[in-house]
Amino acid sequence: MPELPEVETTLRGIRPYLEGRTLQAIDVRDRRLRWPVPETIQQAVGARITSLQRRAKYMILETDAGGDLLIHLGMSGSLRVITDRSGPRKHDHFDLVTDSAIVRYNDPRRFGALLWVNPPRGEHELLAHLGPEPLGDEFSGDLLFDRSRGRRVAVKNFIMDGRVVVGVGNIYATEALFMTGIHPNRAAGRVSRARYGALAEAIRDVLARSIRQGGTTLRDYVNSDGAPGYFALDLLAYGRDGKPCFQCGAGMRHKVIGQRSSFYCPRCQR
DNA sequence: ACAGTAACCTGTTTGC
DNA sequence: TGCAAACAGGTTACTG
Repeated sequence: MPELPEVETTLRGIRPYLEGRTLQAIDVRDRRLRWPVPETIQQAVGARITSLQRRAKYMILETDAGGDLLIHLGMSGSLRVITDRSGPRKHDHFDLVTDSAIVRYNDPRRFGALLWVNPPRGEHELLAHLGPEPLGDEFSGDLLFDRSRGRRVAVKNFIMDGRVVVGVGNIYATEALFMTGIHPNRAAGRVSRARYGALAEAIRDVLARSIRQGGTTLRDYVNSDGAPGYFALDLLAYGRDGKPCFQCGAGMRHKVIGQRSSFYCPRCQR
């Protein structure tokens, strides 16, 4: 479900309720997530959460207890701030409890994660091999160009590879390729430097705009207030199979590339 | 190193 | 209407 804008929106929503606060409890109702939730997370209880960060689609809750909590939302995870003492519902797998609120994790498909990470964080196996942040300074069209030489993988899969650049999921990869007129199935090594420059800009642009709209809700994504994101209204390509291209009017196509649904204009995207 | 595929899981939508 | 298949925003692990 959540790509970078949805994770960022969630992080911003929970930050006021967690940053600077002491964790009173972590109540785990079901440890069967992507990896079993380890007992070591209890080291965070009684600790102060000093700051909340995001790396790729991981949320990092830094504590003063010599480690950090790592949360990933997987495909169907969401975090909501509970202030009214309402009881847990189906798929509410764990709560982070402070004196002011409960941050409650819901995840029907259980592809998400809650882990305890000891510093140095950069050496943790999950974070060690991640590419640059798309909204950061290291990311550029030149980087994409350089890393793609000789690669035959579809350019869409290439930009979704977290070792190349993080945070670009199926929706935003689809959108950025449409925005730049690049066919999603084109070999990554056969895209010019100039077009990678435009693609990098499109990736930044679409992610930044989506964050401003609170992310994209296709079916069940909600932010920490339980509200949907509104970027779905701005989608130019994703889910528009058979509908006219906004650019040229031709019928948009659907094709599965690398096991993921892709949408593109057969005339505009080459 | 690279490319392609299967797997993890549940809920909803689609097609016969 | 009912039932089974297909599909869904992510990531890792395995194969050749």
